[in-house]
Amino acid sequence: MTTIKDIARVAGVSVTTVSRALNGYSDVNEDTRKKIAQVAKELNYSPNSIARSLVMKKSKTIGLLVSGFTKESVKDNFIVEVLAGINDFVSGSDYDLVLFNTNSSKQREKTYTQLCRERRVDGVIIQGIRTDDPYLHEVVESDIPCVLIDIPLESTNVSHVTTDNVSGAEKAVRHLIDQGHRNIGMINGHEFAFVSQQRLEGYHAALRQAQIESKPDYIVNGAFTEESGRAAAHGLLSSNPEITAIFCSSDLMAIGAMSAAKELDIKIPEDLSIVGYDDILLASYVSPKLTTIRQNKFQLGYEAAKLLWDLLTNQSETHRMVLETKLIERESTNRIIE
Amino acid sequence: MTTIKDIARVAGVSVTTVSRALNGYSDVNEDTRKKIAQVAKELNYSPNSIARSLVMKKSKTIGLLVSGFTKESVKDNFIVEVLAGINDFVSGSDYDLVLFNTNSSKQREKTYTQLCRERRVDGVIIQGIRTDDPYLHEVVESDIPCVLIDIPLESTNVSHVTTDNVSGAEKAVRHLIDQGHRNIGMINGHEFAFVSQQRLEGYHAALRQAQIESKPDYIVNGAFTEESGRAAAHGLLSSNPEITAIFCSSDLMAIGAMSAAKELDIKIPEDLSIVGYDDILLASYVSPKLTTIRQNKFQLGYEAAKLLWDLLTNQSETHRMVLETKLIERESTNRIIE
DNA sequence: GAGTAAATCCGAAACGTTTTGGATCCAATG
DNA sequence: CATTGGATCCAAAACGTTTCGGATTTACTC
Repeated sequence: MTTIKDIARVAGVSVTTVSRALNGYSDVNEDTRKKIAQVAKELNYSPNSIARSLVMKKSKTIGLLVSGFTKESVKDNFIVEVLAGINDFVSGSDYDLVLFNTNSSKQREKTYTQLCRERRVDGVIIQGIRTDDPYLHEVVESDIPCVLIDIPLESTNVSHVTTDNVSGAEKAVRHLIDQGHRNIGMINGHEFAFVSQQRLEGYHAALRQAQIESKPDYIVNGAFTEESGRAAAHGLLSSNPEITAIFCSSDLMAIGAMSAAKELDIKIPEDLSIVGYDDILLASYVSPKLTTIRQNKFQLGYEAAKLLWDLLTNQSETHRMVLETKLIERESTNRIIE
Repeated sequence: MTTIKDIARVAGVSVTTVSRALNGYSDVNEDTRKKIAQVAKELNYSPNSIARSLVMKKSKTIGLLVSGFTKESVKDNFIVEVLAGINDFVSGSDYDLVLFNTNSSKQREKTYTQLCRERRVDGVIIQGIRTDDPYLHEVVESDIPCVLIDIPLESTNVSHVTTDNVSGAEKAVRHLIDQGHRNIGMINGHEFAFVSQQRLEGYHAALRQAQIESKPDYIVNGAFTEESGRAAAHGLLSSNPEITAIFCSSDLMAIGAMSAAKELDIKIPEDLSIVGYDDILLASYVSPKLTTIRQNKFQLGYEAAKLLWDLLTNQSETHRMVLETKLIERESTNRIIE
């Protein structure tokens, strides 16, 4: 591996000059610059970013803390789309991404902060972490610039990006109300997700606006998975047969609810309307096609990376980005049939 | 940020001793080791992996070169599953993953080799690269340990992992033959993928065994995408109405072919049987559910990481791993109706 | 008591960069 | 001629580790 020392020797100049020539400083003669560039090329030189990082105290890397990047979570292409968005922004910068292993039990010995500090990442993007994660606050309270996805915290070096979950849920439920539904159930995610709290709030708000009393029995918690949605819907529909519509906090749970309905011989959308949340790929392939609240997952990732970049370059006017949602009407909802 | 020097000063020993104590060398007294460990804890010390990398000439990182990690490629959760497999193995090691941006036009100024050499990755896993990629051979010929997914090259520091595409395609076509089909079309991927060549070979082999003559007209190339599959099927079915079955080189193309059939008012599986390849998530959600050749994408990634690890630790007895496929019968194929 | 071996420690060099703070030379200026 | 200022270059320190080669002390052997 050739170094700038080698170049200096061959070109007959000092390492300082080589460094400054290669980095485009102005105090080097154009002829020697050319000479140096040529020698560098001849010797097939690649700068050693590690050495550079050491002296500059900047690694030019961004850490990625995605929890649940496992075999099971593949169904839900949420993570991938977010990742694609992050990647898209980062490609345009001079940063690289490093993926941390958060799911392994072995790595759990180290906290996220330790992980980040050891690798000396310049900043970190955190996605899919539960609010009761013991290490979450440690990261936030550290001085590592950090962008959270779907967790609304901010400080001098913490930003976050999320979608407007309250209004999203409201849209979903209002859509059901507009179609004549009055007995509307909700299958929410687990309580350790901010989005769950917010979507529940939206659910209540929509009912309130329509002057429909909300019944605690109509609200069940799932775990964002297909199977948990199935189980929740099963319970909900069995004990409350008057329910004609369900709003689910994720498409995966909605799809689970659809199979529960099938098991109970309840027809969708004739007997039961279902609205999901996310608009994952499957939503438009499942049958009947799922009506849902679309969030732009790619943009979520893109904006997260952008916010981090702002943080890293001190261009952070703002520390928050809230994206809008959109109701996508498909086939799983119907005007109520009297 | 506290360094090993700080610890040395506080603990009243030399940096050498701190280093050796923290790294578990035997020539340090148990008492001083404890003292050092305690001081390190008090000072909230994190080792600087960059400094370590510099002197050890090992970055303990693995580069990931996945092409097409973009917005569009999300449908195809192939990449994610492979990534999950890689991640799964790597979590158990002391390596971290760094994602390279291969899709950006900006980064294209640098070759993969330059990318890898600058970041000083210890090894690299390459996925989804076309065989006509100008930079592929550069990497292979460099001295960077490297594992290729689905490209059968090997050398002292190049391994590869793939599935048995010939036998996979054979299984698919034989299944169709067993169901009485004789006029079997094939929609292949583009020619710059080794898997395409191999699957074509499998197609021919199956026909040969059944003593069916293969017609060049029956073979069309797509581009692995849904839309290209739709277009290819459209052409194939219009000009060869006698075709009763199609084998597609990817599920996405098979799904495209299904919509082409629908457009042409051809019923699946009554009038046309379709077999896909991959068994992506969508395959079992599309209607009718797609019969396909399953390849274990997670394992593909896992084994790739394992092979690279072998390469990096010089434990490489073998440089190749070929996984088996499995025919998954669903609803898109049917015994031919006379 | 001399010699030996084990246990424990340390100084200094090395890894490949960037950057600070000048040094040198030459032409122009007064 | 002395001075100035610009252009061009460089030596050395610094970044935070690891490791080589030895130094010192202690305990043991004969």
